Amino acid sequence: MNDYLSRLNAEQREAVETVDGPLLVLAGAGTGKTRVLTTRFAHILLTGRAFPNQVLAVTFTNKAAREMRERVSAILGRPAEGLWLGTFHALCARMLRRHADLVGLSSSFNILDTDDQLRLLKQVMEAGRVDAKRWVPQALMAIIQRWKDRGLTPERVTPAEDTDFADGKARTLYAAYQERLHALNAADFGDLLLYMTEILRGHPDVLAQYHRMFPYILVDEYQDTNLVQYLWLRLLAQAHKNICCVGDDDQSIYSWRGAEVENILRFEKDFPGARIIRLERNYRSTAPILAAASGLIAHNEGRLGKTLRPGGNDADGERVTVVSLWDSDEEARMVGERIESLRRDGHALAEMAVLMRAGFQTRAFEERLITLAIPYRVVGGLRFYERAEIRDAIAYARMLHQPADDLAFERIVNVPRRGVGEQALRAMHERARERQIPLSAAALSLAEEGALRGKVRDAIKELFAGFARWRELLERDGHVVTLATLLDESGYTEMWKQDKSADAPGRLENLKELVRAVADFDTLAGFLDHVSLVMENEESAESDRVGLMTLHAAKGLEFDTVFLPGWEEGLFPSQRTMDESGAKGLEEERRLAYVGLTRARRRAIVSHAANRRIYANWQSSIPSRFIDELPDAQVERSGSAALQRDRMIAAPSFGGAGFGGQFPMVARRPVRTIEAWEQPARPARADAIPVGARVFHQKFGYGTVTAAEDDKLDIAFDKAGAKRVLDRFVERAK
DNA sequence: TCAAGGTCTGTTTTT
DNA sequence: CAGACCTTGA
Repeated sequence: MNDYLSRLNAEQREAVETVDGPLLVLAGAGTGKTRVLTTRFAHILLTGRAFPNQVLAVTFTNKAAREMRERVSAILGRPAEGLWLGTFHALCARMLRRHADLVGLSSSFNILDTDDQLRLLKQVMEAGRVDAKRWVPQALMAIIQRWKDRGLTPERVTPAEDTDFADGKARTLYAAYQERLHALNAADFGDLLLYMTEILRGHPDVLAQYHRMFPYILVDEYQDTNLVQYLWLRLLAQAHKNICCVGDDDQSIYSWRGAEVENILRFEKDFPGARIIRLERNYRSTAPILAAASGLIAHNEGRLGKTLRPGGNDADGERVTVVSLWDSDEEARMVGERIESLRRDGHALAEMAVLMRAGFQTRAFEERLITLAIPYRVVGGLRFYERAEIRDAIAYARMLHQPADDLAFERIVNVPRRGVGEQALRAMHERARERQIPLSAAALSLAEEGALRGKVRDAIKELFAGFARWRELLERDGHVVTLATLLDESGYTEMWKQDKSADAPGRLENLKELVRAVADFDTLAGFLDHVSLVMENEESAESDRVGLMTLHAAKGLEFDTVFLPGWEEGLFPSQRTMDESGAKGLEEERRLAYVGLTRARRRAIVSHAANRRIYANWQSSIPSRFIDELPDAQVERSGSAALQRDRMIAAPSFGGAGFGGQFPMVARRPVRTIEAWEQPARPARADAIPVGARVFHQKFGYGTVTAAEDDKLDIAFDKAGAKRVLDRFVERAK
């Protein structure tokens, strides 16, 4: 019966069973953090301490929330329903809908995403006569976000806080922005937390209500919380103090996004008598990998102190490999070859990943893997609801739901093209301001008065006739049918059908997927909430593919084999981070390296290249200091770094704007290695592909060759449209 | 209004 | 180099 407890080690069990009172669990990488959290959740329920809806469980990502829900259900042996389990934002949105009036919103408020925010800010800046060329709106957005991260409403921002943006106008602009949001009955992501915290601070009755509702609180990834999130949690936990936070200060890699590791240190102060339990037994990685990671992170100061120890399996395992290479091409080749050889030995591709510092680095590996015909998946990138077509479709849906949604109206009024340009839009804005009416109403009145010219007027009238029809349809046939009809009748689907670009078919697919997804919701409103807070990219089929992703995206994942390329000064640690955040920045970079290494179960291959192509030209770089910080005993170095160093010294060097101009630039074009000379750059192919041939490309699919020049082929792809690609990236189709 | 050409600028990302 | 963004000209 206590079966679920028997699967835990002593510390884990303690963390699960210490149910009452504040508890901080410092869980090192791979020490069973999620297991503790989910088991604890289930334990609280199974011991009858609380009903499922009395535990507030908070995560950062939807993925983590989903996972937790599944695992709790698994322990309970039945689907866990009625839980308050979700991201900070989703939970706050849910709460805020009940108290929206307390902050001057109606409960049907819209949640704006980054795109809407930015457009709104631009308008606010324009109205405030701030030159958008001198001061980029993005910078203001970042400032406002940081303020919100710290729980600062415009009134709480002191003049001293007001940075030098637009000569100290940021605070005023922030206030104006909030006013606009109110006028639109909208909140941005930051507002969800900011408002809820304000409400809990200012309304003891509401606070007391939540204290009764949630006798238990669980928090995942605590090291990533920012100040408002912390304040929100503290308010909610204040009465009963049954709060359990799980985190790892060594894996704090989001300070640039407002996260404050200090929240971990503060925990004991705010909750006197808090228990602290350390989970240090790692069940994921081999001893050498753990030792290497520990040795590296030991270079950081101000840690809470944790040492990962091998959990079960004995101390064997391959040492961490450090490979020195001449240039980035060689690095990509090395990684490709090793993946191939592991694959030959029967290792699954899905158990391998290439983790890098920045997104642009994926490209080199993508190209290499395409030539080797190794399937891969790029993790990250655009999320589903960030795609233009999805955002457009959602804007249409929002107009249906709330005709006064100015931002949605502005987005779709000329998509597809209706001839509504800058001028017409300006007239609408003017009218809307004059009469204090929504933009759409202004547009309609202008059209009816004939203030808009023929074509534009007809188009606007037709659009409104459409919306009238679709709203009727919504009443009668429900939201699924309506959305599909709307997309067709508005000409939106047609627009993409006419579009000849390569991604148009994919976009149409996405739109279909969207309509399918709407069917999962009872109401349009429910769907709209989901879409702005939760909707993610459905990962295509669980097929066997190598993962390519940033180190940030890799957090929380694990693989048998992990490749860590690009460990060079300037790139990793990133020069920019060090310039901006100094010693603190460097420590965060080191934690990122630690996160990377601890993703590996059995093998970690670190590499660096002496020369790398950045933008147009070649630059040389020296190995990352993190490589030197790996304990020698755990590391096997290969690729004759010494030789590389000699060459770098021998090469003519000149200063220049490199990575911050710090590093000696060596050869503009690297001297090729002997190995590279032996391999002709372009292997002459006897089987040159003739014009008219049917070919297959890993990324673009099937197509027909329309022209050939040297090794470049012009191909009309069936799905992806016309492209020019190198012949070695395609194979002839049978 | 819109397509074509020119300039600029290059982290990390969730909600 | 390559994508994003903006200005320009029709």
